[in-house]
Amino acid sequence: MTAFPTDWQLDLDGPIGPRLREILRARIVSCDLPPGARISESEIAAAYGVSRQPVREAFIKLVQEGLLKVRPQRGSEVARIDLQAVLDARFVREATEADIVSLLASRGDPALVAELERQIALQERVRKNSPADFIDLDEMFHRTLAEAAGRRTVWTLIETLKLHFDRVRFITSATFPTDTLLAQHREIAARIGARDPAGAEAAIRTHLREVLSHLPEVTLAHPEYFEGQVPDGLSAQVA
Amino acid sequence: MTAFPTDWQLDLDGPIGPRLREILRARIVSCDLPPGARISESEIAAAYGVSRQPVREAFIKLVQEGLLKVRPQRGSEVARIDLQAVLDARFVREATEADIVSLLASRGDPALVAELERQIALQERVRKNSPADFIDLDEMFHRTLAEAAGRRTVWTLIETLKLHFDRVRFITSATFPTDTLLAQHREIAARIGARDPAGAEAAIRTHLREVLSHLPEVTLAHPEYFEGQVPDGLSAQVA
DNA sequence: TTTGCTTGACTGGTATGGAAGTATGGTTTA
DNA sequence: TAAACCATACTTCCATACCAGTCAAGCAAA
Repeated sequence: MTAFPTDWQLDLDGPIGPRLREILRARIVSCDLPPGARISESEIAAAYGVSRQPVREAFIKLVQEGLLKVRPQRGSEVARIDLQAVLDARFVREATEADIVSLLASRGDPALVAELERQIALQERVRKNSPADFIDLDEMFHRTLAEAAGRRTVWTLIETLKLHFDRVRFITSATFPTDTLLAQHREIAARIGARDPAGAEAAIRTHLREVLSHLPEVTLAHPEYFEGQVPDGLSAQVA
Repeated sequence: MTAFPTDWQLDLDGPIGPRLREILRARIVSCDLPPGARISESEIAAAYGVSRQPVREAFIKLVQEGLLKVRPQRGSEVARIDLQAVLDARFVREATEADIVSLLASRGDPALVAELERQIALQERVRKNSPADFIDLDEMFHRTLAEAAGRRTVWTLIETLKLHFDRVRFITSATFPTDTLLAQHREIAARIGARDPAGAEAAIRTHLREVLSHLPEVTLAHPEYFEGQVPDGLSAQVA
């Protein structure tokens, strides 16, 4: 159920390069390796008891995902959060999912709506107790929408986008407005069931903007986590 | 101006891993390394006179871009074109650029419209003689739209999506309907200038569907280039 | 005290060797 | 003839060694 491995131990059976990549990615996204932290290939290699080569392999992938910055002969560090990249990733995700739910609403498949409501009931149940599980359920909700639209591979694309503002989300997880998000899920499912494309589209746009609603506070609380200067009109851009 | 290196010689100054990656990517996209072609690390290493390590590095990146398939201890081959991935990539791009031009049209910046018309005039000039240059200009046109919307990093995201249907586009470049595309560019610029968001959005959606208009023919001409079975209702999905 | 240079301990990039696994083609056996 | 077997030549993956560039501390000279 969990999206990331919870323990950061490396199992040496099978290919360790990809495995190491997932571990490091989880550590970065969860801010166990905070933005700006300096790490080296040999350091990680020694820590996990492997050679530098698989570490290097993992580093290359993390660089391509924008989670790591490597400067030859100088050193590597966990990429600071690029606000522009975060906002742009949300822009792409919003546009994509808006088209998805619009398409779904024009169909109004009752089976899909039933499945969504089943998931919403689950979300309701775990809401109070375990916010981490709620995040997993939220992810499943959106993946279900994408796959219902016949866009099998779209979700994998969105997943790489999600990485960037998942880092933000992890910092704000304490103040995560699960009640608001849950209500928005209900609205989305309702608009799809009512065959109201415009309404469904509007609902999910509102929903996806909610995710970054606490971004301005985070930039103030942890300015050292962010790339460059935090612009003044941030609140306006988020909303 | 050209999006890819035209000659496939490897300059040994500076890091050769990233360089090699671009070269191989260009060769794959242009079908010089056709889908399904089997290649190995050592083979490429010998061909370019480098060791296997930077080749491996390039391979990892290509795998992550979905252009290469590597099966451990078996061999690597150029990934066949995944129709679902192509159509989904177009879906994401269409949704994203639709929101972009909608935003731009709500502003109606005259300076932007002037720039677009300047580019269109250029496109008109090179249209007949060099279709390759037209492709480059088309790319610049769309990048201009993204950057004008203040979405600096969105275009880099779209570029990775573009890779997949650029492979299709390269095969059909002979029958590329430059006149139609040019007219659609004019329509997009006009709707932005007229401050008509809905019209601009509709125009660019039509435009982006045109790019894959020849996809069904290609799947029939080269079925060995594609992953799995080509579905019957393809034409409907494209349109 | 300040400036400039040297030196050495890092960094990531590359080359090479060996280990584990897979496909292939020829050989042997029923 | 046909099926089972084995040697061999691949493949990718990991470990190790070496290379070149970077940076900072410390010493020497002004």
